[in-house]
Order: sequence, then structure tokens, then C-alpha cells
Amino acid sequence: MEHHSLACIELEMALLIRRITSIASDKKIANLDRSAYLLLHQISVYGSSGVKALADEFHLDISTVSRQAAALEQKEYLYKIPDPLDGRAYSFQITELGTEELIAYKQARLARITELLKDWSEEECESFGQLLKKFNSTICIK
Amino acid sequence: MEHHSLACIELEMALLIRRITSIASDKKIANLDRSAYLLLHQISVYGSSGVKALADEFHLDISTVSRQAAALEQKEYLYKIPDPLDGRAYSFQITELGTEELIAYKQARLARITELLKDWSEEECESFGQLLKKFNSTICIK
DNA sequence: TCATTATAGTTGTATAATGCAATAATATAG
DNA sequence: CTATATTATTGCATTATACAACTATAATGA
Repeated sequence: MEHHSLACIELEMALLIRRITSIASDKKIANLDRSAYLLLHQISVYGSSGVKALADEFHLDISTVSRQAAALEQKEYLYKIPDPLDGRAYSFQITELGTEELIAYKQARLARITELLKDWSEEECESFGQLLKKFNSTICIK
Repeated sequence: MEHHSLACIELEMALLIRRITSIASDKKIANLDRSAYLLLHQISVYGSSGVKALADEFHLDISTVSRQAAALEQKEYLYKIPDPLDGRAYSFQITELGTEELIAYKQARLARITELLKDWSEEECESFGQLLKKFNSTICIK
């Protein structure tokens, strides 16, 4: 059974995705959904970039990100800046309003996680966070 | 920063869902997608049950599971058994073919995970698997 | 016993996220 | 300067999902 732990990860990962994506109530908190949250987060933390870079980052189709960004622009959470060096390209900046929404959404998520993991030890939380992070970066390399 | 680890989990969880759901190639391996895989797995491991119980298990709408199960029945991976005690109810059994597909899909997933985590230590894999499992069961209680 | 209400399942409809293809505008290379 | 590549948008199709309406059966209670 040398691969027991991998088989465990395999199954639990499938279950996790099912469980998490089923929590549709995620959409209700604040005025953001998960996609919008990640987009705003990325732009907020790593600075502006065009839809191409964002699409690469999230492994999404450019058209998908284009629409997501357009929606956030329409809500005035983002604004578009033409690239002075490339007439085809734009970058995005987060607005004050966007920052507020981002913070509100993040806090709501954090509150939920905090409640959910209230019986977990600090070591478990720390370890889980680090392993998730490592897993995500491992996927990223792909 | 007493909540640093929770904030980390919060963000990395969002990223994880985005990354994993973006791997649409998931759909290509074998003849199953993730939903079908979990449905077959559940029936295979825990025995037959009706769409109601399955919907509860996965926190999905009954209609969604009904369609998923119908699709698997149509492919002859499942067959429906009328409940002898309740004329309204059915349960599902997995077929030989369904079992084969389940195994093939699981193996393909395991191979991918194995490749992905080839540089992880056994301790990390073990720990990650256990924490994912614990997290899933924590969500479940909800 | 029969009428009402509850439950299991299916099917119709709407929505939302996504990918692919076509297009437009601009940039780059030969 | 022409041909090709790149950035972004938009049209279209697909898919997973939820909700609502419906059917059939069960359970309850007068």
C-alpha cells in the first residue's frame, strides 16, 4: 500500500471540489463570486495586467476572463487602462470600491473558514494552509 | 497574526478550486467526469441508494442527481432497481461495465496525482491526505 | 375508508460559467 | 509593405446546476 496516501488525496480532492462547488451560497456573500474575488485579488496584490496574463494565471480562456473583467469594470470595481506601448493591450486597476468589496468578501470567507475550523488545532490549520499552498504551486508548474 | 493560517487556507482554497476546475481535461480521461466518478464511487463503496440520498450526500439538488444517474444508466454503468417496499423509490447498482470505468478513471486520476506529487515527501502526502479528509468531513457536518 | 398531506423521482425551464470560433485592431517579421 | 502573430472582444454552443411543476405512491388522520 505504498500509494495509500496518494489514493486518499485523489479521492478527497474530488470530494472537496464537489462539496465546495456545491456551496452555492458562496455567491451570496458580498457582491462577488469566487471568480471575481480571485481576479480582484490578483490585480490588487500583483498589480495590473491584461486579460491574457490573467487568463494564463488562472488557466482560463481569455474570453472568459475578458467577460469577468468587463463585469467588474461595469460595477466600477476595476478600470481599464490602455497600454501606452501597445495599442491592442489594456491593463486593469482596482478602484476604491473594488478594494472595499474585496476586503468585505475576504472577511466573510475568513469568518466562514474560522467557524468551520474552530475545532482544529493551530498546528493542523498551519499545516493544511502550507500544504494547500504547496499543492497549488505544484499544479502551477504544470 | 493569530489568524494567518486561516487566511492562508481561505485564499489557497479559492485558488485550488479555480485551478482544479480549470483542468477541463479532467473530463477527457476515461468516459467519466468528476460528478459521475463520485456517483459511481459512492454507489460502489456504500451500496445502492436512491437519488434523494445521493443528492443529500453531495449537497446537490435531487434533479441534478436524477439526471446524472439517468446518464450513467443510459451508458449502462448503473441499473435501476425498484424498491420493493416503496413504489416511488428506486435504488442503483453499479454494473460490471460501470465498475471497469470507475477503476479506469480512478487509476488515471491516481496516475496524475502521483506524477504531480512526485517530489513530495511521504510525510507531506500522508498529512495532506489526512487533512483533506478531515476538512471534507468538517464541511459535511454543516 | 377516504381525503389530505408528504415524499421520491422526473422533466421543463432558466441561469451562469465556460470554451471555441470568428472578428477587429494592432504589432512584428521577412 | 505584405504576411503573420498577438490582444482583446463578441457570438454561439455546451454543461452543470437549481427551481418549479408534475406524477406516482405513501402516510396520516378525520
